Order: sequence, then structure tokens, then C-alpha cells
Amino acid sequence: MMKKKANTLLFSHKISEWYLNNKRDLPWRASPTPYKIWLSEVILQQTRISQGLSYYHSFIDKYPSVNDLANAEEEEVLKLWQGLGYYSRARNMLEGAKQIIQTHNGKIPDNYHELLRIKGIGEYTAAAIASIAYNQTVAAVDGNVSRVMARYFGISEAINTTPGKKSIKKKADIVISSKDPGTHNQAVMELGALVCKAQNPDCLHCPLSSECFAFNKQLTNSLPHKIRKTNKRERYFYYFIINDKKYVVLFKRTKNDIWTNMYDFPCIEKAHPLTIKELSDDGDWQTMFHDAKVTIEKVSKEHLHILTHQLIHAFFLHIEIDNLNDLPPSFLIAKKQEAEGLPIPKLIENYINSTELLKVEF
DNA sequence: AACACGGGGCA
DNA sequence: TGCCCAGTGTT
Repeated sequence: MMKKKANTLLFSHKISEWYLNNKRDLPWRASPTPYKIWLSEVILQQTRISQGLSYYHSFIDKYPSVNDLANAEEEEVLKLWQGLGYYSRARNMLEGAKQIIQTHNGKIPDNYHELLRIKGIGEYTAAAIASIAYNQTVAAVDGNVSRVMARYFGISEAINTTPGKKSIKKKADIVISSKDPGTHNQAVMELGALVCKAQNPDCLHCPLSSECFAFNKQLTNSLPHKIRKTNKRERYFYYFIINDKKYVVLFKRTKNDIWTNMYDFPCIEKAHPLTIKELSDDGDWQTMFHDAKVTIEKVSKEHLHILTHQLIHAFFLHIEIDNLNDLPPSFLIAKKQEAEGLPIPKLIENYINSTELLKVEF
């Protein structure tokens, strides 16, 4: 291993001391176990603590151990994840739990390379679990760490490119403390979250400012550098709502798209907006309903659903249909009460709540 | 190496 | 609006 310079040891010492005095009181820090660390890391991927916290509690309550999770139904897990986004995290973690039961005798692997083989555990999460739960000396690099390294060391390469990530990782591996790598990793992340923030970093209260490249050169606003990509797809969803008194017709989404394995309504998607007349003249939806006799009762206003990479224009067409039995078998005819228990995307949840759609009529 | 994958919060 | 958030899997 490379010999460390004195100032890198200073980095770890100062930041760990700062951490002990400033760390937040988080539920998985009270009595950490590998499972709690794993769950927290997965929930917090691309997600702020404030947003993930209630989900963490629900999960620990419902699935207190890897074994409990491994025995769960995917729909149940997705329902618990509903509203948090990036649902592949939930599906992958369930698969990972099964993997651990089947091939690791129910014990979460205790080292970086074995952890990496678990579904849903990538470089960051493997490093986080290995260091925090098992005291392995491996740097966990997330968005916070990238920012702290880029500013402190003055790394100008874009942190979302392969060379940039390599540079960040190299520095993170140099400054990590082998004494208490878990505390060190959490300390860097906590500093990034509370002090070395993306906007308005609080350099006056930073324990590292005196040696920080960006602070000394007044470059905190331009570091880290990032290549931004502007890919926002616009999609037009025309949902068909069969408004029966007792039943609601749902469609289970398939893979290779958003909301895999979750439920929404039968839908015609277009790349461009259509008037209702154009839609009505278009044969697609008749085909979808197997030429069942359908009449449109009411059309909702446009509902915009804004995602990171997509802008979804959703319209909800309430329809009447002569006989529910005419519907193709790919549709799920669910009792309204049962539908409540199914995992649905936020867009659908919002619409259902705003219209009291699942209220049973008498 | 680039892209897909949710949803929310902040300036 | 644009950017960011304790990233991973697929193409």
C-alpha cells in the first residue's frame, strides 16, 4: 500500500473529530447491524435522508431481518416502497435478500468483493457496508464524498465521467483512516451533507477549510465540475378508467420501462399530444379493449408528472363498458378494496386521491 | 461510456 | 427552471 503523507492523516483525524461532535442522530446509527446499514444505504441512494426516513422505519418494522425480507412477496415490498421512487431498488434488494438466504446461509457477506456480487449492491453500497458494518478499509464514494474530494484536492475533471470518478476514488482511498474506516466514511459524507454542501457551502464552519483547495482559491462555486446532460423525454399517457361501483380495472406494468411490476390503468401512449377526438378516431384503444363497446364519460384535465428524465402528460378518460367480462385477460379487474393494497406509481396515487376513485359506491 | 430509472426540495 | 440527493443495472 502507498505510504500516506502526514496531511492525509490529518484529514482523517480532523474530519472524524468533527463528525463525533456534529453527526446527526439517525436510526441506523443507534445499534448498527449489517442489515440496517444495507437497508439504509439502499433507501438513501439518490434520496435525501428526510425523504427516506419514514420508509426506513416502515421497512424495519415489517421486515426486521434479511430472512423476513427474503420471504416477502414482491408486490408487498413494492407497496411499502410506493412513493419513494427508483423502484428497482426494492426489487433488487428483495432478490439480494433471497440470494443471501440461498447462497450465504442467511448471513450478509462481510467483505467488499462478496458484497459486490449481491443484486442491488454496487461499488458504493458494498464499500459502505464493508466499512461501517465490518470495519473494512475501503472508501465509500457517493455524491457527498465526490464533492468534498473535488473541492479539497482541487480535482477539475468532471465527477460524472470515468476519469473523474477514478481520480476521486484514488484520493478517497488515500485519505481513508484504517483505524476506523466506517466512521471516516460516514464523516466525509456527513460533512458533504451538512457543511460542504452543493450550494452555499458553510466553509466558515468547516474543519478542513485551511487546507482546502477550493476554499483557498475561491473556487467552491465551480467545483466539483460536472457534465450535464439534457435528456428529458416527453410522453403522453391516455389512461382509461373503468368506473364501476365495486371494481377498478388495472394493468400490471412490464419491464424495461418506468414503474416495472407496479399497477396503473390501461393506457395508450403517444409520443405527441392528441385531441380526444383524434384519440377516439385512432383505432389503438378499441384494439386494446378487444372491440368491447366503450363510451367515454368524462376526460380529466392534463396532469403533468415531472420526473428527472421524463415529462409525462397524463389524461384520464373515464369510460363506461357494457360488460367487464369482455375485457382482455391482461387486465386486472380488482375490487376497489383490494386495489388499495397494490403498488401504484405516485402519478396514479395522486389521481386516485384527488378523485376518491377507490371509494366504494353504494 | 452513455443511458434509464422516481420523486422531492431548494434557490 | 436547473441541480442535487449515502447509485445501480443495462445497453
